[in-house]
Amino acid sequence: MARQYVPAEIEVKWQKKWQENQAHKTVEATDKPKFYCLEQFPYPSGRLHMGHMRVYSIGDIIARFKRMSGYQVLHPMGWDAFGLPAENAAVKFGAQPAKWTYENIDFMKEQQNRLGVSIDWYREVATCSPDYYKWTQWLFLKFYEHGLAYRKRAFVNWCPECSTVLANEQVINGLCWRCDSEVTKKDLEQWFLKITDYAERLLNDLDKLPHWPEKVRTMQRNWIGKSEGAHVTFTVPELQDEAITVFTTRPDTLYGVSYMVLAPEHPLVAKLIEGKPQEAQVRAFVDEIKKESEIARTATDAEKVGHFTGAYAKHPLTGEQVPIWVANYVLLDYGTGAVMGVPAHDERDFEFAKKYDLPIKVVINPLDPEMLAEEVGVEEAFTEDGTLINSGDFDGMPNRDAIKAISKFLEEQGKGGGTVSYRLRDWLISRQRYWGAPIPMIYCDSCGVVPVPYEQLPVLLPEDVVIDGKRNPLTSSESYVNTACPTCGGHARRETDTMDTFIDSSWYYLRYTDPNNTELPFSKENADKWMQVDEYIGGIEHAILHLLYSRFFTKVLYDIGMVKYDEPFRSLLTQGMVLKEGAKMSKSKGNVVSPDEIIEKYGADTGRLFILFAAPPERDLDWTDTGVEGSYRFLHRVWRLVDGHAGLFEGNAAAPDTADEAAKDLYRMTHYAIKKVSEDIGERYAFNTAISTIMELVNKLYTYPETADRGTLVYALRTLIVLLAPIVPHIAEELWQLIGNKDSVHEQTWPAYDPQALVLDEVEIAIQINGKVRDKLVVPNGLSKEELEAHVVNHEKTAGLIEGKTIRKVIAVPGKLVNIVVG
RNA sequence: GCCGGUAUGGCGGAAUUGGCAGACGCGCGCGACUCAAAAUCGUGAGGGAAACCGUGGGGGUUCAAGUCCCUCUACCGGCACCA
Repeated sequence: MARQYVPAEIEVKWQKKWQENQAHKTVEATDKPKFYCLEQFPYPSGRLHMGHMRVYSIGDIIARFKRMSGYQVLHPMGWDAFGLPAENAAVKFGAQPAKWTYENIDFMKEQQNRLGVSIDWYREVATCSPDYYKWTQWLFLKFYEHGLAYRKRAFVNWCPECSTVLANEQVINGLCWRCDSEVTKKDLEQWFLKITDYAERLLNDLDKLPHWPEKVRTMQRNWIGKSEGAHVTFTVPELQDEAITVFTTRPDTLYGVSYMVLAPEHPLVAKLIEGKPQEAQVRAFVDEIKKESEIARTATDAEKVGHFTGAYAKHPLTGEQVPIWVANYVLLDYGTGAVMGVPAHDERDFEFAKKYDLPIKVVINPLDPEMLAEEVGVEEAFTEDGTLINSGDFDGMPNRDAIKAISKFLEEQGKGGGTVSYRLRDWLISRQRYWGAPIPMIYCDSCGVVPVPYEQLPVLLPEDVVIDGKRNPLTSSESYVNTACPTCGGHARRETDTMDTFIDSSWYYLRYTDPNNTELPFSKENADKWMQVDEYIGGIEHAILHLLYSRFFTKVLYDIGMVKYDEPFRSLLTQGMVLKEGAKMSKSKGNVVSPDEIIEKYGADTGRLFILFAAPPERDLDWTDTGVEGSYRFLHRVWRLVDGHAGLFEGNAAAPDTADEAAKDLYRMTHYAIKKVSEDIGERYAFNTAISTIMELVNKLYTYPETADRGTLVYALRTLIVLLAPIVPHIAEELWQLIGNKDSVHEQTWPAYDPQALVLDEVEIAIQINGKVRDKLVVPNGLSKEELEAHVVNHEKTAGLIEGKTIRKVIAVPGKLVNIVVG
C-alpha cells in the first residue's frame, strides 16, 4: 500500500519524539573531536522571518552533519533579549518589558522548533535574565579593575528619537543605526571601554582569521583606520609656551607649514582668542559649528570655513611665527584635533590657503624633471614623492626618507616624534535606557566613584519605574537610586545608565559553554573545551559592531587569563539576504513570505531544502514560489521512490552485487554522491551543489532497471536517506523508519565512500584539434599519457580530422582529452 | 579619493587543481498516461541555416583560459575634509 507524503503529520510527530528523547542535548564524549556550531542569537522581536529561517537552516545542516561525522557538537541557542523595542512596547501598550520579552521568546522558540533545528535547549541563555546579566556586570567590573572601563566627559552621539547616547559604531552616515534619526552631539559624562588599547591587535590579528570573508576583514580594517605619522609640538609664546600638538602623516613637509588649524571645539581656542579683536567673531563661529549635525559637519563637499584666532605659534624647527586658525574641516576626535597647514603639498590645505590668501611654501621638488619646482603650488597641491628643498639640513633628501628622519629629529629635540593614529574610538557603553544591564557603579559624596562589590551582584533592575520614552527610567526609581556606599556606608547614589546591549552579546558564546555556572560567568575549563566557535553564522550587518566587540572582549578575557584563545570565531559564514523579486522582503513592499506560511503549506523540510538549494549561503537568495514548488516536488519524488521499494527491505536485504552494468553504475553514482555531499557540506559549505548531487542520484534511481540487482538498489536507497538527513531531517527520519529501522537516522554514522567504486572501466575523452573539440571517444580507463596518445592518434576518427595536415604536437591528458596541434 | 567584492543561458546557479562551459533546479517545448485536466513519468534546447560565435569590454600568456597576467567598464559594500 502506497503511503502519501504528508509533511504536517510527520514533522510534528518527529519534533515531539526528538524532544522526548532529548535527541539534541549536547553529548559530551571526550573521545570525539569537538565542534562548536553557532548562529548569531536573535533579538526576540516577536516573530521569525526568512532571514532567521535561512541562518538556522545553514547552522543545522552543519551541526547535524558534524554529529553524524563523529564530532561532539555544541549547537546552542539564546536570546539577545535586552533592547529598546521592549521599552517602546511599554510606552505604546503599557506592557512590562520583561513580560513582553519572555512572551516573544516563548513564541519564537516554538517557531524555531517547527523548523526541526537540532538545538540544545538545555543551554539556552537570555541576556535579560538576572542569572545572565549578573555576569555581564561582573565582567564590567573586571574591565574596570583592569583600567579598561572609565568615565569621561565628552561630546557624544545622541539619538533624540531613542533618548540615549550611541557608540560611534552605531552611527551610520550620521543616522541612528536603529531608528535612522539624525544623530546630534551632547556634552555628557559617560562610561567608555578602552577598545582603542586593542586597536593594533584587533587590526593585526585579522590576519589570523583566514576563514573569515575578506569583505568583513576589510570592513574592520577600514573601521580601525590605522594611520602612521608623527606628532609635532608647536608652542604658543604669548601663552607661556603652551603646547599645541598636531598629528600629521607628512612630517617631511614640516618646513612648508604656513599656518595651523584647530578644531572649533579644541579646548585651547577660548584661551587663544581671549582679549583679541577676533574674539567675538571666532566665538560665534565655534557656536555655529557645534550646532551643526554630524552629517552636515562631515560632508565631503562642505565648504571649508575658518577664522584667524589672532594668535601665533612658534614653528618647532624654524622658529617662524605660524598663525593659528580654527576651521570646520578639522575634527576634534581624530588625531589631536589640531593640524598643520602645508598648502603646497596637501589638497585641502591648498584650497584653504587659496581661499584665505595664506602663504604657500614649496618644500618638495618633483622627481619628474618636466615639472619645475616653480610650478608647484601654483595651480594645485603637489602630493607626489620628491626631494626636499627649503628644508634646512634636510634639503636634497628623498621625502620618503625625510618622513623618518624628521620624526627622529623631532623626537631627539623633544618636539614630537613618530606615532600612530587610529580612527577607532573608545566604546561608549552608557545608555540612558531601562531595558539593559545596570552599570554596577555607585557615586558616594565622600568616596567618589565606587564599584559595586562582586558579592553584591547582580544589581537588579527595579520595577517601580516610569517608562515614558523620554527621561531615563532608572532615575524615576527612588529605591534604586538611593543606596549606601559600599566603602563608607554613607549615603550614595547608583549609576542610572544601563549598558549597551552589544556588551551582552560580546560574551554570550562563552556562557553557552557553561550556562549554569553560579560562581563565574564560565569556567576556564569549559570555555577552553569548546572554544573557539568553529563555525559562526550570521548576517553581514554585524561585520563591524558585534564582531569587533566580541573580538575585543575575547582579547581582554585572554589577557586576564580567563580563556586560552584570543580570537572567538575561527570561521565566519556571512549569509546573504533573502530577497523577493530582487528586493529585500518588507511589509511596505508587500513581498514578505513568512516561515510559518511555508511550514504550513509545504512543511519545514521543503523550506529548508529550497533555502539551501537556491543559492550558496553567502549570496543573496531570491525567493521564488516556483522554486519552492520544485523543492516540494523533489521531496515527493524521493518519498515515492523509497515507498515504492519499501518491500525490498523486509527480512534480510541482499548485499550489493555489481555484476551487471546498471548495478555497477548505480553503485558508482552512490559512492560519488557520498564523496561529493561529504565534501560539499563538510568542507566547502556548498549546500546547493550537495543537493544537486543528491538529485542526480535520485534521477539515476528512477531509471534503474527492474531487472538489475536489488541489493545495489537497497544500498543506494539507504544511502540516499542518510545523505538527506542533515538537510531534511523529518522526511529522512520517516523514510528511515519506513524501510524498517527502529533507531534514528540522525544517529547513523556518516558513510565513507569507496574510492574503488569510483573507478570507471571506460572514459569518454575529447579529441581536440588545435584546442577545439572535434569529436569524442570512449577509451579504456587508466591509460598512461603515452598509451592514450597512441590510442587516439592511431584511431580512425582522428585520421579523418587531421587528413592532409602535419601533426606538430600532441598533448594527452588521461581521463580528459587529447589535443592534436596540426599545421 | 582609498580599500574590498561581484559580473556565466529566459531565471537561480555549476564548472573545487588552467583541460569537453552551462551540472542541478525553475520556467519553456514535445511525448506517454487520461474522455479531459491536474498530478506523475519520459524527453528536448546557449546563440546561429551553417561555417562558426559564445562566461561584462579590450589586450596578453598557453597546445588549452570562466579560471592566470595587464587594462577598462558596470554594479554592490566599507572608509572618507581622517590631516
